[in-house]
Amino acid sequence: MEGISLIPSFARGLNILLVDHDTMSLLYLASLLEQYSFQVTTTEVASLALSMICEQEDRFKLVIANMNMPDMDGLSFPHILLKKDIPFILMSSERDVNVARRALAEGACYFLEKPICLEDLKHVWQHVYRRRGNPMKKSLKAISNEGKVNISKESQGSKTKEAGGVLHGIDRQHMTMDPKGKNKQQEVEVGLVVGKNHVRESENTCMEWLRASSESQKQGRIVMKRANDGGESKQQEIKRSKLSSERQMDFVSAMRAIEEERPAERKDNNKSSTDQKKSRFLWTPKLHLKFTAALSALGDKNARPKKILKMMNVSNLTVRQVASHLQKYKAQVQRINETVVTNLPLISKSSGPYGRTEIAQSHKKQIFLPSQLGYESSNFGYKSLCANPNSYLSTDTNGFPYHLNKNENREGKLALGLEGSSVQVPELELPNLKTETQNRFSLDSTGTTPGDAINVEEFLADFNNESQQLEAITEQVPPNQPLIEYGDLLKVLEEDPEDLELYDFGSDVDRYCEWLRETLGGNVTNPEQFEL
DNA sequence: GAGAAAATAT
DNA sequence: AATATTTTCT
Repeated sequence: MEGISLIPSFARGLNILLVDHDTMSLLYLASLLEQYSFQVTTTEVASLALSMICEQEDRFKLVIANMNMPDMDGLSFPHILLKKDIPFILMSSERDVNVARRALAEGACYFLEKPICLEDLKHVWQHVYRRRGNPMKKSLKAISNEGKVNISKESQGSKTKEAGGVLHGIDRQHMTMDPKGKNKQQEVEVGLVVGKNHVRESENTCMEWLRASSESQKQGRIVMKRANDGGESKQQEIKRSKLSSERQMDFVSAMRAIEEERPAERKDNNKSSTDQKKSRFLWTPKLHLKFTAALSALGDKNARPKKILKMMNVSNLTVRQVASHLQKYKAQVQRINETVVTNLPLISKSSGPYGRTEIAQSHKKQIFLPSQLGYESSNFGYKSLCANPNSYLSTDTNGFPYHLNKNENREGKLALGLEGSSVQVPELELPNLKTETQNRFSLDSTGTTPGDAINVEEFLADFNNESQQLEAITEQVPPNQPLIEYGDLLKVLEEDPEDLELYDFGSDVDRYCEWLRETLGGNVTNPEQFEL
């Protein structure tokens, strides 16, 4: 499993910004990406990620973020990335096709379903070179020629249930996270939907979602343009008014962004002030986010309960509670560390440019370096954290298996993250991760594996292709299949000169194409031989 | 005030 | 039974 060898030399060391409020997931994914030689910078706070992106214009070539970030406000995240023309991949642990659709609607170039494994990230680098020149651009062009249609007039049939049925969907059973089993099990469609109806449906879903988003987000206006009657050609255009003031986030605003809500003062629905023993305090994801944000802003040295408390500025929260949480947090981090040391697979036996040594060094996460933002640098225990092949156990929440308030219980959320259980550390090797994962969650092996990414390419193609030849032939991407069909890409490059200009490959395009051609022409399976 | 560890609550 | 949170003890 030579990760690096799978990456063409010119794509190595790519700067990727990883954003995920779930610490475990964050660290784990970072470690995976690093195995492919990428330079990974991580942060648990979406707003901070934006700051970094704004302050370091060209640093990040690709952003991979969790869709469910508590502090990811509406569309601003995608907005900025799209504006900066930085490709981004959204991931989520929600096993729902609609989630993937939403990700695409937001402008993501790809969608990854958690848990994610090494294999799933094998091709992410391609997005950097494979920019669709920003799907939006093309639409924009088209729009200027054909006028626009306000989205509000669209999607009436959005409610239409997926009439076409799922052709390639795979039904699986999953346990909801509700320990009480109130929500018992539910069937969830996984995989990609195929068929016209589906596409239409998804389009509407996107539109609907976009519209909803735009409404709640005054700063963005969404316009959808449909290529006339036949009604099948789709194009979508997202227009944005200047993102209100580039969003230079400082800690304060970041904190503010992290929604107010303080369960610290959870309503004691208990009528009288009788003998109700105060309910136990609950560290919600949002609170935890504040916590980690504060932790980051303060340096390691200053990360003391009292200061953290002050920084968090949450009323009714006590120092002891913070201290307790900190204690747990540290323990968690330490556990990860230990695990890593033990299980970190030997990256390589050889000692190439990215031999073991280098990898080891690159394992020092950069974590979001508040210093770059003017804050005091920190990181806490992360500094010494390395890969933890097993931290995938936690997926969506925040590293800790928090309980959810009844009303907060996310319906349909799948308990892939072992809610309510501890982080166990099975002795397994990375290569077996997927298998292990499947076993762990007793998923069948019907084609898709948990980390399988939905092939958004085709999906997107539908929005961008006037010619409907594709007529929605979406299908799942076999795990080992390249994200991009090289043949297809080449075809596009050769046959559609107009599209060509949309591929904003930048200076690397030549090398990329060259590599691509060689790969294709020489039926080469091993990119290794293209190393420089 | 902090951190460890024991005690409790869920 | 396993965790999360609260308390107690240094």
